[in-house]
Amino acid sequence: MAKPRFQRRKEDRPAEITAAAMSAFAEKGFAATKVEDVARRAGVSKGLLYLYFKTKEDLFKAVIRNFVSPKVDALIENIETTDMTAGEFLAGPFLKFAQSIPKSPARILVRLLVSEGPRHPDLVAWYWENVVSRGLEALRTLLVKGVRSGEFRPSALDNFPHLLVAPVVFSMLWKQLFEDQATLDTDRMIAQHIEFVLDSIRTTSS
Amino acid sequence: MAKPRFQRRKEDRPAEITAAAMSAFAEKGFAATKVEDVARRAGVSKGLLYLYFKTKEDLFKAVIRNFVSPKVDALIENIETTDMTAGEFLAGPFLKFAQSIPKSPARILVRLLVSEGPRHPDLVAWYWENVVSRGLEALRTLLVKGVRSGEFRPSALDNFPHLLVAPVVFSMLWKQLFEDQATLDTDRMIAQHIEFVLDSIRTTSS
Amino acid sequence: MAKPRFQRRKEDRPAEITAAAMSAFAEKGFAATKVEDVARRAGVSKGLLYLYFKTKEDLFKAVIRNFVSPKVDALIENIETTDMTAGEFLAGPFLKFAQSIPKSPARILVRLLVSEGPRHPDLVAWYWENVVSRGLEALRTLLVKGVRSGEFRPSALDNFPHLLVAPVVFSMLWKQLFEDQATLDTDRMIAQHIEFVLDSIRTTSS
Amino acid sequence: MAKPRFQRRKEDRPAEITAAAMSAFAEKGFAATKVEDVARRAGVSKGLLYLYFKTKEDLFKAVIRNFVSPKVDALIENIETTDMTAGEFLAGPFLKFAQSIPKSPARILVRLLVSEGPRHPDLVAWYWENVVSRGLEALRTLLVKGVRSGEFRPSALDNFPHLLVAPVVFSMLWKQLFEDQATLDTDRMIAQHIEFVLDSIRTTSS
DNA sequence: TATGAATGAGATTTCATTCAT
DNA sequence: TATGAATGAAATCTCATTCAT
Repeated sequence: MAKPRFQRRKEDRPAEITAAAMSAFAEKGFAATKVEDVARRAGVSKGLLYLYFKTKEDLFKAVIRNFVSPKVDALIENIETTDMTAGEFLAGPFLKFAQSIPKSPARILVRLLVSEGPRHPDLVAWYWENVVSRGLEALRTLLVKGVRSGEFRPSALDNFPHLLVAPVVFSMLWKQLFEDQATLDTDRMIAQHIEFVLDSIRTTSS
Repeated sequence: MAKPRFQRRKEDRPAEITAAAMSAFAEKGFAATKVEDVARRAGVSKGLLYLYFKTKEDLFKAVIRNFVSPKVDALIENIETTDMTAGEFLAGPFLKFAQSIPKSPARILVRLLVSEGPRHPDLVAWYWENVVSRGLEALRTLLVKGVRSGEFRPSALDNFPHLLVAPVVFSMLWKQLFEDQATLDTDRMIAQHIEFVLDSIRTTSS
Repeated sequence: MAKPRFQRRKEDRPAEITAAAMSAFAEKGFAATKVEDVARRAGVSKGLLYLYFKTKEDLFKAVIRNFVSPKVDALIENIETTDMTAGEFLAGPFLKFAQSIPKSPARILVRLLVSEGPRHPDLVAWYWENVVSRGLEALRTLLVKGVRSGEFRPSALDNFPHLLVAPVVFSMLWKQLFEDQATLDTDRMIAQHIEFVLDSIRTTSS
Repeated sequence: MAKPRFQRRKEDRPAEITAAAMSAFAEKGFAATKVEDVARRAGVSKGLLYLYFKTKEDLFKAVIRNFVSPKVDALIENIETTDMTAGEFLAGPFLKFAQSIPKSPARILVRLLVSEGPRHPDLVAWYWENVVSRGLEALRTLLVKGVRSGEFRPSALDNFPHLLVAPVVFSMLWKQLFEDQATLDTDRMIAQHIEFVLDSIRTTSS
């Protein structure tokens, strides 16, 4: 009945470990998280962890990769396959997506990236290539589509898809820092923001 | 009358040390900065540093306090004493202020706060009370003033002065993470954002 | 009739493993060699290796045993069965043997023995009994034979067969340490040495 | 009366630590010696040790340097300033020197060098330049002097000062490995060897 | 037999903090 | 005050060995 001391589960281990790491990093940040703690959370020995991840940094990178990529992939997929107009998409699926991020566990990753990024240039580079630039590119495509169809003015915004994202990032940080001091209705704030943007770039106010 | 070249007054020491710490934290982050390094940069011995700051955390808090407070104080002062209309102020002094932050050394402080905040609740609390809530309050006052005077609609924005700040925070982070990968004209982005906001809340479009 | 290409007979395994260990130890020394590395070189799993050798030390001892014994056995055999005079034997087969050792892979074993010996007294004891004392005894017999036949003076050397061996050991070490810095013609050095010795102990100089 | 927990003795520490390391390495070899053990023997904390020596390897190198250099220096000095003939010097001061080495603590260093050398090429290079090549050069000078004065034949030996040293090295190793199994009168062996050599290279037998 | 995933003790190294001087 | 040598408690990482499969 006692569970055996050894368990061979090569397949699942990496995922279990990154999950444990995710939660540990979330609580303490990268530097303050002890490898041993991650191992314990994963129900695994320190040694095993090092079998799958050569260094603590490696583990960190894997965490970022694992939890971020799927999100962006989904967004891009959506943008590419939608048959909505650009405006409808922004006010609909994109808004929903933007609102969900600050409340998902992934919100922690910004903090990790912000904290550790400057000391891990390759991670930042990877993140740039695989997440940021791809995401922005997809948004730009969306905006261009809106301009072409006459829905949006050919004005400033296409230069700044960043603006669409700024309040999302802001919300992610807020939730982690000041949630205790003052709740912020991030859903509403983000909705408000998108509304402002749409107001400003639409050719006709609906 | 001339003071001896090498005499430093006691009173300067803490400031010299926090300045050194600021630059060290900026480069490496909190955890990766060694107390010894800070002392060296300040041209002071480790022992002396500990005379002024009981722990490394203490030093950290002092850094945040020293570099942030003056900025907010100035902003608040401006808001309170200005005789501009709310719209003029936002498009003028506030915009200038918002644009300057991401390019000043102070931008580093967000990173520090984001990284270390969750492990230093008292610091976050202090920051909230002395910086965030005061800043937001001042902005809200400004907006209320605009509404009262009929310049702004009595609508959404007064609930979200946060929105005004989001792109500034976004810019601060961007500059630290992705500057190498892709420059972002933060001045323009921030200006654009304020314009959007004003467009949306003004009673008459100018 | 042809045996299947990939079938290895059990009996070969230990030999394959010690061979692999030999080469690994040669490159890195005992402490720095990982058991896993030995297993990989032998094309065998770690587990299997442990089936044949209870510990890493065990493996080490086996290596020494396997590679040294044959050499000494051959030398002794030669001494016992030769019909040369002692002088002829020393200047002939023994010289050849002595010259060959520092160039053979076996030279590595001195290094291993020197490095690890003091921590493995039983290994040293074994080595003493099976290699050193037997070798020295054989040499002494040879010298005694030379003295009896009147070829050698009944003088000092019979007390020091060690002297015959010293330059061989020296050469083995040199080749491992200073080969890169300066080549040494060990063949010539050893030949020279034997000549000196013979010059000194022969009753008549030829 | 209780000795203070802290003792400031910057000057003496390195020497104390290398001495402790010497004795620890002597007993266990490099790999098997724990830094903590060295610190304990030196009556010092692990941390302090790392203040003076950046890594365990560093410490090792310092040990070799400290204990070997003086010996060679002394020998060279002697050779250069002596007014003895080459033969007298070899049979006198050099013999004495050669006999003393295998009995001094320095004998351990050969073992260390042999064990670790192959993994520390820079150490070997240093050793070569500062010890081996200088020592051999000095001996060669001595032999040349003997040849010029007609004391020695212009024959082989000047190519092999190595031979003079071989039995010394052999003795150093023997003492460490087989002392327990069989004592060897290294003094006598070395004397014997020098005698053989002199016999062979002198123009006239005295 | 045979594998290699898993363990866990322990090694090196770092660094905030203390305190003799 | 002022110094920086000295401490010691961790933290990361390694690897011989075990054992479920």
